[in-house]
Amino acid sequence: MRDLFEAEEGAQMSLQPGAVLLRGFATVAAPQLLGDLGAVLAVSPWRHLVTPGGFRMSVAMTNCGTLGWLSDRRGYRYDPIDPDTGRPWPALPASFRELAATAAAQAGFQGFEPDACLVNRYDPGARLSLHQDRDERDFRQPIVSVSLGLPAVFLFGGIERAEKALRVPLVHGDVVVWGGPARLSHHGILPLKDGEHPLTGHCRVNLTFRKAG
DNA sequence: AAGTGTCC
DNA sequence: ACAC
Repeated sequence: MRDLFEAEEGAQMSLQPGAVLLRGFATVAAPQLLGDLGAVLAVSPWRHLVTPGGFRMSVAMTNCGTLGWLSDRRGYRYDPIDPDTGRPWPALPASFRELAATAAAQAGFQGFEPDACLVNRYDPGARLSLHQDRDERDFRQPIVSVSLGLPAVFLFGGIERAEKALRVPLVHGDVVVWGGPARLSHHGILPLKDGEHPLTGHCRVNLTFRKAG
């Protein structure tokens, strides 16, 4: 298997059955995606959510689409209303929808029409511990994850949390798609190393597309 | 429990 | 790495 550190832009690599890394798939679209993200943030700004255990998440989040992912003391859920504004989440920008659908199709998942995009901002030191995306209604639909800005180490494990996770270096423009047998795989991000990226500055932005409803 | 603390 |  080709070493993930040396994968060429445009390469498509299997991480496990049902999970694929599309190296650099979003590089050309990145400036458009980040510009459209600015309009999303003008409506629903970054915020740090709290876990059911009462801990503040190190990753700053917002959402766009008809449903947004939330965490608070009551648990995890999707909600059509941004609790910080009392208004619906901003619509999915066309650039977001198109990128998600084409990446999913490239990975073998035709007809992906996401209704939710969770947007994560990782500042230096921010991380996301190993977890499953299991708050969606239909696990037949894949997850599409777009990396922008600073590089990060993506952890990709198995259905069972105890399985050893693969460490996948992700750079600006990379897209990871997982579904089918990998849909409930555990995944996470190691603490972000500081650096500077011409398009995002000292942070990494991740767009995670789901069909939640 | 999408985090934190502790131990090797 | 693992317990909580």
